[in-house]
Amino acid sequence: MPVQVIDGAPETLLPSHLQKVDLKYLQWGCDQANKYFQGTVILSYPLTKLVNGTEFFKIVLQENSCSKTSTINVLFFGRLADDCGKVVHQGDTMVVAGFNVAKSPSANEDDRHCCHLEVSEDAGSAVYVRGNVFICVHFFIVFFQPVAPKYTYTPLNHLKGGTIVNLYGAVKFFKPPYVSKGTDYCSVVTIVDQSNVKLTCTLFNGNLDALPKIYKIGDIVRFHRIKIREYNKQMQGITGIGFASLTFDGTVGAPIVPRTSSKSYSFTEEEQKTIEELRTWAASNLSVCGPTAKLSGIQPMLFFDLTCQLVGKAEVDGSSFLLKVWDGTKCPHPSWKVLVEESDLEGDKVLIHRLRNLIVDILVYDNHVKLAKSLKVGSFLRIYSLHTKQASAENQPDVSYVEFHLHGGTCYGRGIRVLPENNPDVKELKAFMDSVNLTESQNVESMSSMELDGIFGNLSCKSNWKLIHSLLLHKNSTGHVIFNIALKKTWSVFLSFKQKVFGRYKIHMDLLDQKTIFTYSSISQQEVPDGDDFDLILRDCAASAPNPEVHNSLWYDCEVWDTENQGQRKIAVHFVKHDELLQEPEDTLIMVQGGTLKEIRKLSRRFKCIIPVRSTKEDLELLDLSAPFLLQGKIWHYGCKQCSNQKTIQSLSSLAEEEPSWEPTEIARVLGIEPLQYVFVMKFTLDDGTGALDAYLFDYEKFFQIPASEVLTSSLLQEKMEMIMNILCPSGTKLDDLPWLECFIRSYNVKDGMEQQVCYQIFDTMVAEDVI
DNA sequence: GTTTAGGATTCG
Repeated sequence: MPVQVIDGAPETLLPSHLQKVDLKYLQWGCDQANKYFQGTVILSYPLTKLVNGTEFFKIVLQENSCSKTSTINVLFFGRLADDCGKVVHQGDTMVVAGFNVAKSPSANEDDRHCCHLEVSEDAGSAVYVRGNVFICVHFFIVFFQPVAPKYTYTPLNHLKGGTIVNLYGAVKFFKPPYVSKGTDYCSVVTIVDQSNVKLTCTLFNGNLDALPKIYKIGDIVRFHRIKIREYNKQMQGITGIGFASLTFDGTVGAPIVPRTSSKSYSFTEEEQKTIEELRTWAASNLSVCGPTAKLSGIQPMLFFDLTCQLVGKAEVDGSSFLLKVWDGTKCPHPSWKVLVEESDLEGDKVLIHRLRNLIVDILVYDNHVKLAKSLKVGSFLRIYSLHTKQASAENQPDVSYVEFHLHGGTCYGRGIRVLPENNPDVKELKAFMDSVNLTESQNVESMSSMELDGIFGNLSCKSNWKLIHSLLLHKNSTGHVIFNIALKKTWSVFLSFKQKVFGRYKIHMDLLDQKTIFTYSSISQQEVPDGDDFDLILRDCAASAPNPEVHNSLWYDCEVWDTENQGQRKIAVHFVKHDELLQEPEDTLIMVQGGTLKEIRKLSRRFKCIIPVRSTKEDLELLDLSAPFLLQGKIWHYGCKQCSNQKTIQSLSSLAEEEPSWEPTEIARVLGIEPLQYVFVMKFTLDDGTGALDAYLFDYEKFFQIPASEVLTSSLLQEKMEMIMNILCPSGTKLDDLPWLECFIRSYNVKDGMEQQVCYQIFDTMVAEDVI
């Protein structure tokens, strides 16, 4: 860089052939090769770009004389403009050599010299370095700082309104910079000094870096040019023009290194002493131990500051944002997992998976969302006044887990601050994270196995997970364990809980930690009932006649049909209205009583939703949950008998009032039904030539584009399923002729009575369809 | 050249 900031007098550093030029002798057209001009920077304009893209920087230099023409414009172009623009300050002394003199187009307006100086780094000019000074064959420029002005600092008990002062103080309270409702970042800082007087300062700046870099209560700050005024009968500090700050670690004995964004600042030995004195004073007069905690030490229902690393982030909705963080320690309580779309999650998926047992999910709200969005994954954060909240699952009040919230607002300094990598706390954290043995925490893994828990519920208890592939990785660098498929198929379809209920997996973790054995009750899994079962239930209902009392209501109309040659059987169809009007059939939900399976199937082709019902003396009611509570085309929705807390059919009217979209989850919710989800469960025997292994595959929703929810009611899909299974597992073939499958496998322990058994699961595996 | 906020937890 051809620009150098120096300490000494510039004259002593200049080559002897250069002669100083006075402005009155400066003329256009004269050779200036051996001349230099010295002046004080009285004005500098913002660094800008010319139309052609060249960097451009303009300053005004004043000669140290009093004549009227003592100022001159100096124009910098190209790299020099860029370099100078970053370091030149008003008040600097500057020496310019190697300049061109040109006529100043603005001389008439600005009353400055009729010429201006043009300075640029010519292409090809060689730069020689001699000692501290850069000398360029065509020009060189040096600056030196004016003598540091002597600052005086006002003790906090001597403040007067309407003054601008310089202050020192220990931070008693602070709000990390947050996005204000105006144009700037805001940070509120309360400082105190040996006079024991407090001053709360409200600091604004559009540039986050320009606000004091306070990380902890007890940090020491130095404020220059802060405005003092009275507010609510108290003194208040506020940013004004020229405000600048330095921040120091408040720890007694720690190195005195100022944190500042300013490139030039004065700092004397005397000031160093001031900081040491303030540190010592604060150590005994200020309670500096903030409510910090490690994840391993958190208590529910508390506010605390967390120092952590960001590993993932995702937008949840407009007013909340998810941060996935870890601090190397393990939260002792089961903690929540916030569900987001995989595609919405930013961060290294592999790392997130590896750290899954140490990561906690934090939801930040409202004003913190904007800042949270801007955070870079991988950065180190301190989250202030984070709230842990104990919550329990809706249907199991005795089962609790911890939620992490950063509520909206900035009370108690609530907010987020990025810590630099060189921060001592970050260094310590990093060292600790490096020492964490991930395999240890993975051995008691349960997080990602939550779904499996649901499936295997009644047959198993899981005590110890091991990732086989991670053990074999040392031998196989592809990260895949290769097995050959060699067994005849066995596939069936199960129903299991929806993900919401799976969220309870956290309990298992806790129980595992206590080395107790947890066994699911049989409720967590049930085989999909046969269509014939449903038909029987329907026939049973049809035996009793519909109750005419409940035929019409404000929110549905009823039609009753007689049947031919079927005795007394009547079919009652209740059409749910919206806004007191019937909707188009394809948008309509109907409640059917007395229909057979065949009739209901027929109706489900025409109407959007069907709820099979029966009538009591007072009202309609849902059938037993052995039957589907809702039919949508070919999809039959079932509810869990044990977990559902059924509400009256009247609850549906609330949905009918709004513009009803008849979402199954919404219908289930208002009816108090815990919906069940269709899952494929398949068992494969894999053989890699060295041995055979049985492994289970669980697939929600879709297996090769075949939805689990539809396969039982579609013969077409069943045929497709057969075909795929025949390709994957052709029967009666020799091992060598069987297809290869690359997949991830992991083991888990299953306890059946007293017997313990190791089982295997295929997971995270994708088989490309064109292979099939 | 103005505004923001002006310390004082918990809805999600």
